[in-house]
Amino acid sequence: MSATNPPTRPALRARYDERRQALIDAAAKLFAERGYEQTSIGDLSGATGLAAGGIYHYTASKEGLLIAICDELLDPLLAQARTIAATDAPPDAHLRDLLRAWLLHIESHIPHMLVFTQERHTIEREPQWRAVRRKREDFEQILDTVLVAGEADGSMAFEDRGLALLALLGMVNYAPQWLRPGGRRSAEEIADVWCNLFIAPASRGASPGRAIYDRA
Amino acid sequence: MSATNPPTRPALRARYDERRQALIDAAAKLFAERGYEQTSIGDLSGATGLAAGGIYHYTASKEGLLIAICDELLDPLLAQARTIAATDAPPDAHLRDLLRAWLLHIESHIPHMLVFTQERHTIEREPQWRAVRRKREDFEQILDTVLVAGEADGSMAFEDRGLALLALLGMVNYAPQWLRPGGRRSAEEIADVWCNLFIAPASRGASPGRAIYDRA
Amino acid sequence: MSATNPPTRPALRARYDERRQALIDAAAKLFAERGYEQTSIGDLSGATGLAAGGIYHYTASKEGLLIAICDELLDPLLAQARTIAATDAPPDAHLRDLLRAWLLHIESHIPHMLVFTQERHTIEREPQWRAVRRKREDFEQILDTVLVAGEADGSMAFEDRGLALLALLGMVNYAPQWLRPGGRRSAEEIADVWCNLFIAPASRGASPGRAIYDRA
Amino acid sequence: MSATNPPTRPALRARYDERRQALIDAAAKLFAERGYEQTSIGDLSGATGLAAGGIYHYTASKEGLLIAICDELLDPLLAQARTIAATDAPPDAHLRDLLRAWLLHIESHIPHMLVFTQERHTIEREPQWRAVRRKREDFEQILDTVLVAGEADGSMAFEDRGLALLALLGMVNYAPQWLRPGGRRSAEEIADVWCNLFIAPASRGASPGRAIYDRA
DNA sequence: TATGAATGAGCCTTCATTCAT
DNA sequence: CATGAATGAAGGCTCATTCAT
Repeated sequence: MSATNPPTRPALRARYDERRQALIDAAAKLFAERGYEQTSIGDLSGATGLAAGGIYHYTASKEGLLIAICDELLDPLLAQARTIAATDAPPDAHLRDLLRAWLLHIESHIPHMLVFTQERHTIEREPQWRAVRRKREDFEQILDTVLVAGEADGSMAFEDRGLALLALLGMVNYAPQWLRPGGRRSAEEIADVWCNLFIAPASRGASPGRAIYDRA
Repeated sequence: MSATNPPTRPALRARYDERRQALIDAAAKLFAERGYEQTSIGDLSGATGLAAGGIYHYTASKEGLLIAICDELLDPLLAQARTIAATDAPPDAHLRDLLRAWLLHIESHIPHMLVFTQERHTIEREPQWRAVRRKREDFEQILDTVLVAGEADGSMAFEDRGLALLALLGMVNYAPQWLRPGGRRSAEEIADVWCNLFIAPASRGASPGRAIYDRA
Repeated sequence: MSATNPPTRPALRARYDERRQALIDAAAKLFAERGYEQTSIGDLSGATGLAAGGIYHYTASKEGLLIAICDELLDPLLAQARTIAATDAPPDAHLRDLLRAWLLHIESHIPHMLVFTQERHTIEREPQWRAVRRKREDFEQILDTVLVAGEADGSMAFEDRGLALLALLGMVNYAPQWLRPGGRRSAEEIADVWCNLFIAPASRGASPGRAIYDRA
Repeated sequence: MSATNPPTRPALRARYDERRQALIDAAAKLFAERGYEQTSIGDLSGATGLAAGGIYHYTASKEGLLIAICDELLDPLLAQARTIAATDAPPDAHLRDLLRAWLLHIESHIPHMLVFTQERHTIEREPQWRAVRRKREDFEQILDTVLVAGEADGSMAFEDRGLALLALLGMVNYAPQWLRPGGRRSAEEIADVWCNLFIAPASRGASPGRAIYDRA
């Protein structure tokens, strides 16, 4: 009966939210491991302890879980990106901070990110996914704007800025395939190394991030 | 009664191979557009003009098509990579040639590549995909070897060679999402631009590839 | 999401068992009439009132029904046979009681028995049928042991004991083709008549069974 | 185009008949091993060396093979039975000779017999099988007539003649499950042992068959 | 004759979703 | 809230049969 109608009394609401979160997390994990289509409601039932029917108290549909996963991935990321870009730091600091936040977020949302990547055909094709697509585009737009600014003030050097953006998107989107928390390099270190690929030699090593990294 | 047994008479064999190829290509396209699971045999039937049952003359199963797509993608790529790496050119030339061949191959196999990417969970999980996994690993191994050599002879400069390899894999694997034949940049130009991200300043512009690019 | 997992709450469990039983009985009847392969899940759906999908709440597969039919046939029969053979009655009484129990069981499981007979090629060939095969062999073993004992104490007379056992198996296994409850002869009468084919003349008419039959 | 139109020129006709025979034999064997429905035209293709389409030169349909198998089983048996019953030998000799011929025929047609048995549901249900059913009934009629005569002249002794006939049918129909050429007992010996179950003590050992058996 | 391609109906099974309890 | 029963639509695949060559 609910799914769209979560309880309003605060005590119940808290429990509801908690369980919904657990469901989404379980879904992200299973979808990432087996694929969205290859994961059945029965699998989710097994992973959550909820019976098949019970799942529908927390989501209107299986696709709703997929949307929730994407939202959980994109909403905080976009919010952070906007905050960072609104700062009056120079463009190279923006880039560095963006990359760091981005990789940190991915590191804590690896299954979400894997799902987001492998369901591209769904997200890009279906009309009901417009909102999600828009968020992804907004994030890329912020990134591009930073690169433009960096090129303008000479703190970044590109042979071809468009290709640089695409390279950046590629390397970061690929990270969930290998990045693991507690790995040899922290997400922030990786961000700094990659950032340097585009920072003009003169500006390198100047930022706080860089300093920290050098000490490590 | 065949599916796994193509005809032996040469005339028929040619016809068979041709139609099988058409089937695989259609499958690659549809799988890329809608996803493997969301594409039904009926969809393939519609796309090829073959009745549903007739498809099974050319493949033993739907999964067989997926494997064929990956093989068509990886086999020639691996062969080219091996040829290039066997050359006695310097490491930076190897890298440039590898990247060019790689991006050219992707450009002519975009649907294959999209399918390969989004079916990662299948390829990485199931035992019958071992051979495919192995090919991917072999290719990455070749690439890594070239980077090691480039670092050794000073023609390449990495802050962290491991991260450089992962960055490279990421940017190229992401290319099928936006690369289109006849686009603003040729595959070879893109290869050269990206290659330069890792070439030591002193070596840049020295290679034949670079020269050509500069003239363009 | 069950099929193999019947509900645990007692009230539901009773309902579940009852419906599963109805399904198995319907399957036995249809399989006997048309053959296992020629009976579709749709036929079972029609016979049970359950939609096609609903059948899979009560069995994991069509083959599971076949196994259940064989188990329902063999398990109680084997149990009875063991009980009878454990008695300290003389061998000829054992034989008579075994035959009576056997034919009574067949009379109340005619479809099961027909199915068991006509699916011999499946039961004998496939590895997953080992348990069923074993039960059949155990029953025959019990029978043989009784014949050995009867031959030893002179209460039975065989030209060739092996052929006597095979004759017995043959005539009883053939019974479901013509035996009908309420027919001219009761299952017990038939058992007694056939039993006498192997009882030494001196012992005939001595057993309780025989006495009852004479009166009839 | 043929199947129903075998060639008329004698030379071709011989080859045609030979191949058709090979096909029927292969079918009998496979049907007996796996069941009629579980045997595909592809299986027959593999067993005969004929391509799938080629099989239809020798039979109009898969069911035609099943009918041919039954005919090959029943026609010669019925012919022999009629010949034996037409003799003016005494009933007990008739029975003995019938049983011998019957078991010998089964011994050389084991797969046919297994198929005939396990396809009972088809043979007994479908209208197009009337002719086959009729042959089976005719054979049983001949047998019953002999028992009647044996009971009348006192050479046979039955507690219940109907049950004796059914016992006989059962034991012989079950024989293909275990009878093998070259086994411990010849088909004729088996026939004699089983025959004696129904021969009145006074008549036993008198017949030629019995004499031969005693010497062995 | 014989082949292999092709068909199209049918089959078992899975699964997201609904609903009475 | 939660459950388990039930549905009905698909989906992948098999297969007897036909037919052009």
